[in-house]
Amino acid sequence: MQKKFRSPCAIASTLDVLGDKWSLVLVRDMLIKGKKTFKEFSSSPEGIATGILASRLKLLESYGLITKRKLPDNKKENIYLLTEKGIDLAPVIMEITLWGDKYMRAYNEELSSYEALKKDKTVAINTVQKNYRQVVAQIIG
Amino acid sequence: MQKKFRSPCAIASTLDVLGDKWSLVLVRDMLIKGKKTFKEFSSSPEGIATGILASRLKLLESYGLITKRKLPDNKKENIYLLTEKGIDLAPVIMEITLWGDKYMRAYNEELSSYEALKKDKTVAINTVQKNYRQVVAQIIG
DNA sequence: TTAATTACTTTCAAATTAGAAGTAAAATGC
DNA sequence: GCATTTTACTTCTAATTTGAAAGTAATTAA
Repeated sequence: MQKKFRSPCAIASTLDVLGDKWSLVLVRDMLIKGKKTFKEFSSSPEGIATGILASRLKLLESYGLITKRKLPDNKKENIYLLTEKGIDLAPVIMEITLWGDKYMRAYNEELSSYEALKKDKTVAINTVQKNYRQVVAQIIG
Repeated sequence: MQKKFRSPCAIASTLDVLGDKWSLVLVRDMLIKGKKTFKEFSSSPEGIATGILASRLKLLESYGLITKRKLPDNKKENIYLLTEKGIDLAPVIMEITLWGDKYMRAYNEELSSYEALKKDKTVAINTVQKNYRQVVAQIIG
């Protein structure tokens, strides 16, 4: 499961793990959209195949970015939650969002906009992280 | 060449273009390491295959992140330079570097560290961008 | 003027992805 | 309490992408 790293570079090593089209979309689903279950991730507009989803969740779990658990009153659903390591990707997600908002609209006219984020980046990042931690606290107590 | 977008999400759309193991490594090579030629990119420690390199350079050029030109005194070498759009990826690169520096060392002990960046993120980003613009100005006048 | 360099392209095997279908356990409906 | 649906997968296969190596054409260096 664990991969080899191409070099001693922090960027390259991070991309060795997260450098694909899906991993950060899943982090976005959790952090921004509050998604928690396989079903919810499956239903994202991007349309991830279930096989890829299962393998990405495993990868993220193996690197400690997410945890997988069941709630006492539901033996069927698995709940996937970001760890602090995962929550700490918020600045990366936000900078990608800002860059995309600024430059990708020329290619994808449908892009939605992110006014709050553009107004105050630091506040927006802190808010998203704080909100997510509250969601986690409510679920695992 | 131009791809389809999976959704109206800025993150997903950005990853539709840059979401792979190589594109941001090339941006790093240019922005941080001042690399400019096919040969220089080829010689990075990550060891990109020449076929992949050629296709990535084409992709980045097609999305206006880089330009390709020849200098008057050298008909052989192509010079690849980041545009403003590409230079604007500095915050993304820096956040990925910070995250990787903090969390990937557990998996890749060889990781080099980034003290200046950790001390003042904003200054580090501005410095890198300013330096790169100077390099560009010196080359294209 | 021969050799080396640069920037590729081509080729092919291996790995990854996408899409569809299948499965087992748990929950829901009647 | 039994059949149906739901959830979270796994499996399968085809298509795409990657990686490694070798080849090529134009330019530059010796």
